[in-house]
Amino acid sequence: MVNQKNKAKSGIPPKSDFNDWYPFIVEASGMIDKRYPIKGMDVWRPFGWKTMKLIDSHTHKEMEDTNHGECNFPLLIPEDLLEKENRLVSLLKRAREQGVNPEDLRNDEEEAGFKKEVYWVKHAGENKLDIPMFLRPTSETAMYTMFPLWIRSHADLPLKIYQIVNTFRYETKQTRSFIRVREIHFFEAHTAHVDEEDATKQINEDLEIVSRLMEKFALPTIISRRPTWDTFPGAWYTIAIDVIMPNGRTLQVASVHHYRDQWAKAFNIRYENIEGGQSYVHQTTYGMSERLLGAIIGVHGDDSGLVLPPDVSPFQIVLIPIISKDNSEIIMNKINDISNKLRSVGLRTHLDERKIRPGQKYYDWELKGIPLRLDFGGRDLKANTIMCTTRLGDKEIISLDNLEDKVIEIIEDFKQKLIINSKIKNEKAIIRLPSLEHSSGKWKLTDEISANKVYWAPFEGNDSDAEIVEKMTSLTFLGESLEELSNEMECCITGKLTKKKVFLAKTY
RNA sequence: GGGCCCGUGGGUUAGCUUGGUUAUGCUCGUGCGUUUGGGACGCACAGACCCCAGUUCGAAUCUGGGCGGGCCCA
Repeated sequence: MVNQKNKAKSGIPPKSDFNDWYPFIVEASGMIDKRYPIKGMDVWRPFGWKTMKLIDSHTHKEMEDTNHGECNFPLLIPEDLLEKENRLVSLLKRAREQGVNPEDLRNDEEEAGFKKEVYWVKHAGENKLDIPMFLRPTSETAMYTMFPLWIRSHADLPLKIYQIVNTFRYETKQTRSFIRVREIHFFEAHTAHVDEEDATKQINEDLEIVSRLMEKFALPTIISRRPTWDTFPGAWYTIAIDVIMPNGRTLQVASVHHYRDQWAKAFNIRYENIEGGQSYVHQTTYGMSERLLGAIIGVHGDDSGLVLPPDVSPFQIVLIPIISKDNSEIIMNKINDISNKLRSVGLRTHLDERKIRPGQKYYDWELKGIPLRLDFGGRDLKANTIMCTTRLGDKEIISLDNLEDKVIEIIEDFKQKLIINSKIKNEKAIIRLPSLEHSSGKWKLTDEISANKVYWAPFEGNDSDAEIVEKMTSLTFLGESLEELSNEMECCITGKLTKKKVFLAKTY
């Protein structure tokens, strides 16, 4: 009863209604303000921006540790450069199309390349521009225009750069904060290598980086090689990293592309090799965005609000003074000391001095997902203790002696708990696809597809086989797992024995 | 691309069918006072009918258009 009343007051929809919960929570927690009058362009408020910056800080560190240089390319790209890219893409598409069964073809919508989904700048002041410019939807074109100027010999390779910038896509579909937006907070790493093998090593390094980052964010992932028909035509292959959201839809949070030398040929990126001849470079890219934040919110949050992993939470600890008329000064002095102590060991600590009742502060900080709350009042003052409550509901009274060590320990436990909880949820969410039967010329599922699951199946078929499965299940092929099945199994549609394992899901 | 729905203080919402007094409630905000170990209370204050045109003595309400937003299907 009390609970219901509280919920009514907070107005938070239950997380089981994820489609209501998510948009409410991102706004109520103070991450963003959706009221800016352009669809898909939200205002980042300080709390949300700080969280994103912390996510970025881990990316920056990984990049520095792996010898990528940070750079910053212009936002505007002249239209004539896009032509190069479009020619490449349509060329590759045609080649790809000829390599496969023509009747298996899909995706005829990309004829115009990026043209339809970019924002254009066609005027400057009073004048119409001779060559219009567009806002980057990604930076291949801008960067690969410069690469030939920077790469002369094998000694210049590998070239490894990255940037975290805003990119723009004119989305016509429904937008969702952090999940589908028109102004994207984008991370992109671009590398150039002497040969395919060296580029492949880069792909592996990228996957190691992904795995370290996801551990920091306590996000379990599905890593798969995207099906050919769903791969950006400029890429030789794409490895995608997906996270399962609570409604069972998967969210692609990162992708790694191996370009081979396809772009190099289009942009004429060559180097003088050891033998003195000219060779094309082999390239890779690695991309991520604020979808990481969307995934963190979706995976960890609960009915009371956000739950943030300590590595990305703007504050790891919030301190609440519990004062009464006669002890306010001494409590405030002591809690300031405690705050300084915690800060001095590098813990992001916030002292909540607002003149409102403690209960209201508890609700506020729960909504914001701060991992640890420490309450200090008259009782604690006498006992030399402090009340410690984690965002997962664990409470204990701890001593002020060795406070810093104990708090660090609790935060580490909290993080491990998040990792374990989300891993369990993830494992439960992935189940085997019901088997398929072929009778009287029609395919049929032996069991229903549930709305909030991700499926796996053994698969050894072609594009049109995949299309049959997709149509029948109304799921999308995420791709082929990088890990093989331990034993050969019958392909779900052709019946061939295979170790290939594919994932299928409803996607964002 | 096709279809459906909705625009009322910062948020949420009533009123619209059947046009008519000062546009309702909750929440948030401001001020004063009493409070402070899980959303305190009292009093006072502030704040809204998306835009344009039409019908009408009179429009939040009816009609048309625009803009904005949401949802479903391909």
